[in-house]
Amino acid sequence: MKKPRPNGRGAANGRGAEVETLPAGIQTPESRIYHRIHAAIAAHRLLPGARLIEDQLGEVFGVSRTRIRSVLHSLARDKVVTLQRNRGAVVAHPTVREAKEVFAARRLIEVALARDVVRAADEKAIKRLKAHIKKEQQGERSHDRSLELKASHEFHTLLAEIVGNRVIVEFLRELMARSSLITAIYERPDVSSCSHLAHARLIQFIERRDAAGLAAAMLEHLNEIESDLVLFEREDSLTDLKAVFADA
Amino acid sequence: MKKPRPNGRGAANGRGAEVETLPAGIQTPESRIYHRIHAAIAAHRLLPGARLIEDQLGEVFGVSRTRIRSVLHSLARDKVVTLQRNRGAVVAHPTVREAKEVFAARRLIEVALARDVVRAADEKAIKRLKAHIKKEQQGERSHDRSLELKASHEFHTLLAEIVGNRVIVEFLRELMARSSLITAIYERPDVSSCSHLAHARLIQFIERRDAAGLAAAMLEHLNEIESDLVLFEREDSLTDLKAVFADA
DNA sequence: TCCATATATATTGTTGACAATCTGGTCGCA
DNA sequence: TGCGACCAGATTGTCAACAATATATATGGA
Repeated sequence: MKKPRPNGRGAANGRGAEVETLPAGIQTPESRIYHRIHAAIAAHRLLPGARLIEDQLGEVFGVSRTRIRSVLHSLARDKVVTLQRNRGAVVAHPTVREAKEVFAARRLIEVALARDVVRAADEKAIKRLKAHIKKEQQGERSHDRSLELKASHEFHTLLAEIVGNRVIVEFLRELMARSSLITAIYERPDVSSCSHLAHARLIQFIERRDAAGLAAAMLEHLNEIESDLVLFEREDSLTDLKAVFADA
Repeated sequence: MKKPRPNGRGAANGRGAEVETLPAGIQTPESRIYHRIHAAIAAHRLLPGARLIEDQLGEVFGVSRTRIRSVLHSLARDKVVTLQRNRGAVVAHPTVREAKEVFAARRLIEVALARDVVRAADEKAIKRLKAHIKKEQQGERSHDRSLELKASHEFHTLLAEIVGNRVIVEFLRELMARSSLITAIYERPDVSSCSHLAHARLIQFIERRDAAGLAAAMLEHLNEIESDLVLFEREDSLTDLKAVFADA
């Protein structure tokens, strides 16, 4: 007998949380909170070292501590916050060494990925990439640095998506999240990087099926991004949670 | 009197859990439970699809469901178990596609890492590697397949440790954990791989400072491992939790 | 018999309360 | 004053009970 179980096909939710089956398009409160906090950190509205107090966050988002705890654990897993036993969670403060390691990892993976990108990119993929460039240009015009950064990072994960290896996509997503945090902390104030120009250049190599060229250009691009950072430690103060999340 | 607070400097615990500060050498109950379950899965004592019921596990390990939930979330994050909303956790059953993606990711990262390994490996590092080979030989003689596998996988993460990039080390650890699971499921029954031989060969390339040779040998090694798998889906039954953990 | 509906059981999701722990300030004593 | 012990408040850690949900079984009508 065919069981009457219109159980829906599981649609994995976007990011950071666990694998859950849900009706398409709906996300758990957890994942929304995850994104809110993550965005606040990436946008530099929550500075490294800021304490993330469960009760306060619970009040802000209208949920109980249990949910918040779960979200904080997810964020800790992604190295965006740091958990200290009996002392709670604080926004992570990646060290200079950690920042360098993240970029070294990106070079390792993204340069190696170049070869596969050239192999996997068809007409449709190139169209997607070009469409994304436009989004980046919009982001730049908005003069919202965090939006700009987000679009720029999406380009990099998009390359991994084209190859179609979901393991690598996840790794890259994680690296981009950490890069956001690192950039928020260490970016030079006078920087004026127009990464969509570099990205457009990468696309040219893909169109030419030039794997070696793409790899070289990617390496150069990543080095340039890293050179826009000031890799020295510096102290920061912390921030009022309620003020940061007053944008509801 | 100096405060009676031998609070110790934080020693990050091994794996899978959060960053926590603890007296050196002590780990949280969570991380012990994490390891127990993980080992049980890697050793094939818990088969893919087996349900991991919170109450039962809580009883087995003498803790309440809260702790178990936390551990299950950690395991889910590492793709070792799958969480389904309102339906609980089951041991993950990586698909054939996922298995291939994990190995593709390993090829991407480990081959690219070869170059850095040759650069970073000093006398001491090579000694560590050689010492590890001996451990692998012991593991093989024990005829405990899961022990053998564990030692073999440690060799691969050891290479990343030599390079010193902790981001890559973490990625590789995660890939090894997933490889354990994949091997447990898809390994050919007649396989007789002596990976320590392949590993000894890798060391020779390192000693000769032959980065290209190491990369090629690594690629070959990974392909060989993958070719020892039968990448077809198959059905499995599930397992009694209490029986599996009766080894306390 | 077959199918749909209703019921029961098992399991997870969530909450609130309490215990353990940490932080910071205050007090007493040399 | 300076130092350590003590105390109070804030915060996290843990638990056990209850609510919500899914699965399995039973029931009844065609």
